[in-house]
Amino acid sequence: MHQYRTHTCADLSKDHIGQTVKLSGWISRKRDHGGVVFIDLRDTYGLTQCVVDEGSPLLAEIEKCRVESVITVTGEVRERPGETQNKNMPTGDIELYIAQMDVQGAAEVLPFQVAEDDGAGEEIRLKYRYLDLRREKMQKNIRLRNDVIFSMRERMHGKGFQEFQTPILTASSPEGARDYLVPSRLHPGKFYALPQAPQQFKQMLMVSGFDKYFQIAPCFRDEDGRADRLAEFYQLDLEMSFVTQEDVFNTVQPVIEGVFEQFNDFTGTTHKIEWMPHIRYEDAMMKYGSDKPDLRNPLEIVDVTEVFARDDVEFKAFKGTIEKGGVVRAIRVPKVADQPRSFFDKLNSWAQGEGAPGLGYVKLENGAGAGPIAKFIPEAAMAELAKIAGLEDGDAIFFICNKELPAAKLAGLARDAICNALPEGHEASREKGVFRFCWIIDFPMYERDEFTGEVDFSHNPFSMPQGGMDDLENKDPEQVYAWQYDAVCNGFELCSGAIRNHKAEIMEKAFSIAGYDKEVLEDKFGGMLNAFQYGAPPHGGCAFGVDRIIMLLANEPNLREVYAFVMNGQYEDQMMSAPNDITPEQLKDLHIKLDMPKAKVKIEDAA
RNA sequence: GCGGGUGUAGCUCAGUUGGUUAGAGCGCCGCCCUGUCACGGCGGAGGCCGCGAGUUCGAGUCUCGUCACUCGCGCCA
Repeated sequence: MHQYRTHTCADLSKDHIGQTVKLSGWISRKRDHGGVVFIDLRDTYGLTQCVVDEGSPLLAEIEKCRVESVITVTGEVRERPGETQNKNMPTGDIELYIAQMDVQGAAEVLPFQVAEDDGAGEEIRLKYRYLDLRREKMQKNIRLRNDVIFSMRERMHGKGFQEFQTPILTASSPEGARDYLVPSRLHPGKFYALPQAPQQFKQMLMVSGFDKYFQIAPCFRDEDGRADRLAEFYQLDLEMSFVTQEDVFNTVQPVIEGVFEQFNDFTGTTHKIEWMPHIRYEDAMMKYGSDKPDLRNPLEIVDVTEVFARDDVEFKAFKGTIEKGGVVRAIRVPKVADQPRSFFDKLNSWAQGEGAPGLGYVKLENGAGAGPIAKFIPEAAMAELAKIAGLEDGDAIFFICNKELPAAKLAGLARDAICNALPEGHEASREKGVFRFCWIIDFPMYERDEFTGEVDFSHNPFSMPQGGMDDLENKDPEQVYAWQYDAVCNGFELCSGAIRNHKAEIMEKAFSIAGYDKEVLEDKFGGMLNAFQYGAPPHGGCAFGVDRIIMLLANEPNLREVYAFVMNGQYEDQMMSAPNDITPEQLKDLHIKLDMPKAKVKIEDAA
């Protein structure tokens, strides 16, 4: 007989009755009846009830074992007596009668409960992550992560992509997020950077002729976290040669759809997978106020600046902003005129919390405008408003007035806030049970800083401008679009990608428009620029956020629930004590002296 | 860097207009219990009320500061 086990805790059934078997696992629960003790023995595969009966010399020993101790038990598999069979348990027909027991690893008193969700907070869960990971939900989530990544790999290999590894110690790049830096011992004063993405490497693999690259790639960005953003994360990174934007979509879309279809019911709820028609970036900002719209929300934004600019509309609060170049965006919400005043007041408070003066609205009741600001909108203007927004009797329309970009963004937030505020079952409620995808396309190549007036890349500087050199030379930079695209799902940006700029002379021009001269370009991107001078194929690709995909499939509120080991919101690992201090010797080796920020001096102390 | 929320027993939380000895559930310890599966019963231990000032006869409760965690803004091509 094997030293530790003949079966797992999920294996045993009526077929094994009468056999002597050995199991190893954790004591998940213990039910001590004095004369008889029941133990639920747990491993990653399942639970098996084990019994010690009165008269057994093991009774006293097993009563002393705390839950979460690791034990090995040997004994006969017996059918449970009639009424005590547990139909809720896969192994509930049988139990193991313990004849021999070895304690492999005794457990101290636990900081929180493992066998049940006792609501323990994130701080303590992360500190004792190895215990947290024993819990059923985390075992399932991590298993899902494994299955999703395996599925991605299979699908990518099936499409003829080669899997690569690219350097983790690489060079810092001048734009984008802050880099995590690693000092070089052999080159005092110089630093490696951890990759924000394997961007340049995958492009150079295209120059090398590998044609189809992919990698489950670790990426590092030293920027403040969010629920859906961590310092380190993984992307399904891919790149292809001789492709158009549509080729990239047609290649990767079935991979992602396939993964979502395969795991769509992980939470127990079946989800539809729907890929909506492409939306241009500018249209997304207009209709949804966001470049990552949640298309389960049916509400849409319209521009009604012309209504409030009319001479017969005397709403000064908006008129003043319009005269300074502002716009009025509006959201029509069907069948809410009968909502109590508190519905509208709460949304008004919400808008004030976002820094807006408020969230004005008009209701259309019995063919006439109603509500606090309806008196400023005469009948003819109200008719125009109704026409633009498609208002019907019983609807309400909310207004946001500001300069264009902030107005669009707030309208986008309001669109979701209003949808969330709608009562359960309302016709405009956020749709459930669906993963609704969409490609956002035609991103602008450049944007102009509102205050400095300087032009900078709005997204990826390696993207090909849609009109090539001709557009760069002859168009206003803000009118140049890039072959740059995102994939969004249910309000999350899941993917970003582009058809790359593979021509050195176009790249020089593109960077010069953004204010980077040739020297900077050669200094920072010399490797890739050189590569493009020895026969570079047209190429493009994208990268999907693996963790966000798992987060969506598992319906988890944040990324920390889908990683085995993860840092907290301040990017600290309380379990491993990272980051931590290093020895003076280590610093000396690296020729580094610390220049710590000065401690804050209180005024009364200084005086 | 900024704003919101939270901080009371090992864990999750309650704690009234400031007023005796700060409570509950789970966990832990002891005793009892032969069929449970969130076993049950009886008893017990366990508290820098995040920390520091202040107001007050009196602070878990009010004020200020500070720290930690969390959500968001900035930032993240």
